[in-house]
Amino acid sequence: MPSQIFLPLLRELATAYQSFEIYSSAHIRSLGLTPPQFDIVATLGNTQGMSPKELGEKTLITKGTLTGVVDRLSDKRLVRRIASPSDGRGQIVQLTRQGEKLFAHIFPAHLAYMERAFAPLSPTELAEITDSLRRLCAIFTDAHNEKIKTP
Amino acid sequence: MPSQIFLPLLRELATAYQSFEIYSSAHIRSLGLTPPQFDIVATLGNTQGMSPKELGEKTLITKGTLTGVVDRLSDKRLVRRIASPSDGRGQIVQLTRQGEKLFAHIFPAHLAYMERAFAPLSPTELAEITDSLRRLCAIFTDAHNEKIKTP
DNA sequence: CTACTATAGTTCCAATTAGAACTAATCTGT
DNA sequence: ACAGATTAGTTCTAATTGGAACTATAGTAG
Repeated sequence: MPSQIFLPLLRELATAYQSFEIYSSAHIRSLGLTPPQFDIVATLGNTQGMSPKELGEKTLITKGTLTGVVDRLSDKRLVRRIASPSDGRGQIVQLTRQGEKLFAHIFPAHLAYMERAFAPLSPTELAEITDSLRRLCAIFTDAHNEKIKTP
Repeated sequence: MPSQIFLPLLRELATAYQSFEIYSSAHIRSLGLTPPQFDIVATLGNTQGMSPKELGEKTLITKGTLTGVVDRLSDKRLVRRIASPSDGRGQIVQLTRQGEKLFAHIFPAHLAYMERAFAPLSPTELAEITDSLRRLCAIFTDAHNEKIKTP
């Protein structure tokens, strides 16, 4: 394989991700949250709460970062930490009543905002793009796992 | 459009980008640089240097961040700032001899490392994925520009 | 020439980031 | 039961992030 033909793809990946971030976060910040804070509130909505570990897996936030994000949401009285009944090390993070009210307000609003961007895409295109992203993700995780097997 | 069908796409986008970051940055950090620092060195390689503004456009790093990244590369004697001959406000950032030496060593190494991940993709798949990313980027920038026209 | 506007970089701030070291609790094999 | 290995969260540090305010220089309209 000639060595440079994947560089345009990498640039497009970074650009696409950044365009999404710019578009999405402009709205989220106008709602008074940061993007990671919104992710947490959106993930906890309509649930009984979950452990920080599970929250981190769903939102792709690493645990060291998660502590700080939950701290700030807790300062805003949007989430609460309670001890896990089954595991002495664990916690459960859940929305407060105020957090639930915020979720009910901003989650549909943000979906509608995002939907405006996706309007030009046909269902077929949407499926094609999703599939492309899945294949892309796979090659990196595969390569990463190969590396671990034989370091 | 039903309101949720694009959520899987967004999740795949975040996952794909993150998988790339994890795979790529593991190698870059082992070479003694951070990902943004590598971007700057790679962009300056084989050039006469360029303004911070141009550097920021090519690497997608905003100007406030760029000052700090260039500062740290400058502390490491990999990069040098000189005054722009044509514009009293401007500068030119260029690699030092040591920076050029580092570039010659790590840039090909990193390309080869990345190439290993892309090996499973056929040229056709690569083109399809690149095209998908381009379309995705377009819908966000279009939506963003619409918003600016009629706020 | 002069006021107004725009641009290039820096500085500052609060938040996020990954990674590593650390504490406490759990699980495992014997 | 008990030593050793895992796991859950926190803490710490250096770096990055975007955004806003600020300085200095450049361009422009009258």
